[in-house]
Order: sequence, then C-alpha cells, then structure tokens
Amino acid sequence: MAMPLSDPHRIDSAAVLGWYDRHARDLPWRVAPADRQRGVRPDPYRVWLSEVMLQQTTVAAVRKYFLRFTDLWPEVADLAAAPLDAVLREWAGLGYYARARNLHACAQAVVREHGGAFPTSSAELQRLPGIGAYTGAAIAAICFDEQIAVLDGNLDRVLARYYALDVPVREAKEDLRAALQASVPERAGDFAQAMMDLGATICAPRVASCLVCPLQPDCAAARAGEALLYPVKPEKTERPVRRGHAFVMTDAAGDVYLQSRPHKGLLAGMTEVPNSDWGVEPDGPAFPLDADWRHRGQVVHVFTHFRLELEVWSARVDGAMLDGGWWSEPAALKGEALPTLFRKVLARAGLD
DNA sequence: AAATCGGGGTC
DNA sequence: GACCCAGATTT
Repeated sequence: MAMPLSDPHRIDSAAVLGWYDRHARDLPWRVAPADRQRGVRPDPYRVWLSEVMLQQTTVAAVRKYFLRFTDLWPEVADLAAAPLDAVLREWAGLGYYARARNLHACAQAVVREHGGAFPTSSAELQRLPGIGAYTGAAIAAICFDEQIAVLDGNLDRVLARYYALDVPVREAKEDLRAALQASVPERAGDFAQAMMDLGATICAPRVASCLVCPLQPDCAAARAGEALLYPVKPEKTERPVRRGHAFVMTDAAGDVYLQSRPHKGLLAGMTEVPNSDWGVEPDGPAFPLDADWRHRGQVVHVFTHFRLELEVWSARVDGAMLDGGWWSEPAALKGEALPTLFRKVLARAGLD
C-alpha cells in the first residue's frame, strides 16, 4: 500500500452494522444493539470501568473482575468513596496496577469536578486520569454516539489487513485513524463495538474467516488471500533475565510476614514478601535475619520487558525484629493486595 | 520515539 | 514456549 493513505477506501459501515445486529457478543457491560435501537443507553460508569480493565487485557480475564467491582461499587460515587487500598486488593491479579490508582483518582475527579456524571466528549474524557486516546473515544462513542474513530488493538489488525498495510501499525497509526474516522456512521457506538467484535471473532490474530466477513469484498489482504500476512510485525527485542531471592517468614502462630512495595515503579503499592534486588547476575541470598533458612525452589515470572527468576526461601522466625510490615494469617492472604508473582512465591513456600 | 508497566488465554 | 490482548503514562 502506498503511504500515506491518501484516498483510503471507505469501510462499508452498513454491512458491518448489519453483521453486528446479528452477531454481537453478549458482554456484561454491553447494551445489545436491539436494546439500543429501543432507546436503552449504556451506563457510562460501567462502560468506563470495563474499558479501563480491558486495556491490554482479554475479555476472559476481565469478566469476573468487572462483576466483582460492580457488585462492591455499583456507582461511580461508591468507587470514589472506597479506600484506595480496597481497590488495589480487588485489582490484585489483573496487572498494570497504575490502572487501579488512576481508576480511583478518576472516580474521585468525576464526583468532585463533574458532579458525578462522566463528561460526554472524547476530548473532555481524555483529561481524566487513565483515559487516553482509545478509552476516551470508546466511552464517547459507546455512551454518547460521538462520531469518532475508536482504534484499539483489534482495529489495528483489521485495518492493517483491510488496507494491506506494508509497514508496522505504529508507523501509520494516524493514517489509519483518519481512514477510520472517514467511515464512522451515525450509530458510532455500535460501529465501534462491531469493529472490535469483528477483530475478536472473524479477523482474529491467527485465524481470518474471510468467507463470512462483512468487509468482503473490499478487504485488500483478503482479496489477495493473504490476510494472515498482516499486520506486519516490528522487530522484536529479546527479553532479558533478572534474578533474585524471596524470603517467606512465618511466626509461631503460622502467620506470614508481608510488606508494601514502594509507591512508584513495578507493582507499585502492592503487597510483597521481603525480597532482594533483581539483578542480571546471580547473587547470594542476603537473608533479612538469622534463621534456619530452607530453599524451597524457584519461581519464574514473565513481565512485559524482562523475565524474573526468584529463588524462594522460607524460615520459621519467632519474635523477629522486623520493621514496616505486618503479619498476615494464611486464611487472610486471599484478601491481600498480592500480585500474581508473590502468590506464586507463597505457593512455592507451601502457603497457598 | 522509546521505555515502562502484568498477567493470562490460546494456539 | 510465543503471541497478543477494547493502552496509558513517563522518559
């Protein structure tokens, strides 16, 4: 494809909407197209909550978190009034924890600065914490039918195929956005959700069901029988390995020693067991105190930009001199703000 | 523009 | 294992 997209072929939005009316996914935060046509409007709070949870996260992973959050906090004012600690505990395991902090800050801003009602335009929404170009457009389109391009990872793939884009999406993002913008119909919310459903079901990463796709016959990649060649991948960088040690301490009552991570950086503000720095070179264990330490094996955890290998040690430490943390009963571990990494560590030490 | 920031579903 | 997901924010 010639760059930029000087005169991009319009997407047949009527065909896409017709497909959506028959094949829309049933999701807890969604108002079905038939209900929308009858005038039912989505709840901006629920749409916003789902969109933040869905950032770089699959529908399958989000579902139970969404149900739990809306059960605990049915309206934005409920979430705004909740302690941040409670929000972090409930978010534990979902990842990208800055989202949980921004979520809480955003709820408070909506209550304090907008009278408890979400702004209705993408531009205003993007001024709120944790709402960027995608999320602002998605909320504005889905809730208020703002005719704006909603471009997520699904759309990157669908459009890269539709236009047979011969460079990585990152290099043509704004061109794709302009092309999509020119195709947005009046039913902007349904169109946005339709295109995402299309990407999630028909135009999937490893399977392209072109024969039943409403974008036929306009899709350039499908015409050439080469849908899976797109999107063109950027060069991938290899993932470095970091190594360290984690120390699981229990007292006479069987309680486990926990502490909070720093409020900035990786897993910010979440709960952990004491552990070493994570270095490139293997390092000897610097035990936090003198005890009968036993090696319990290794935990491997893969983050976005490195792979972590932690040696797990445990010891019984009665009347230990420790500062800054707290002792948690094993039965209470489930409710702690423990990210998956440290749940793996505790499981390795026999405390799951 | 590039780096940082998690974890799981799925092949 | 590798890929990638309804991305945002910081550097």
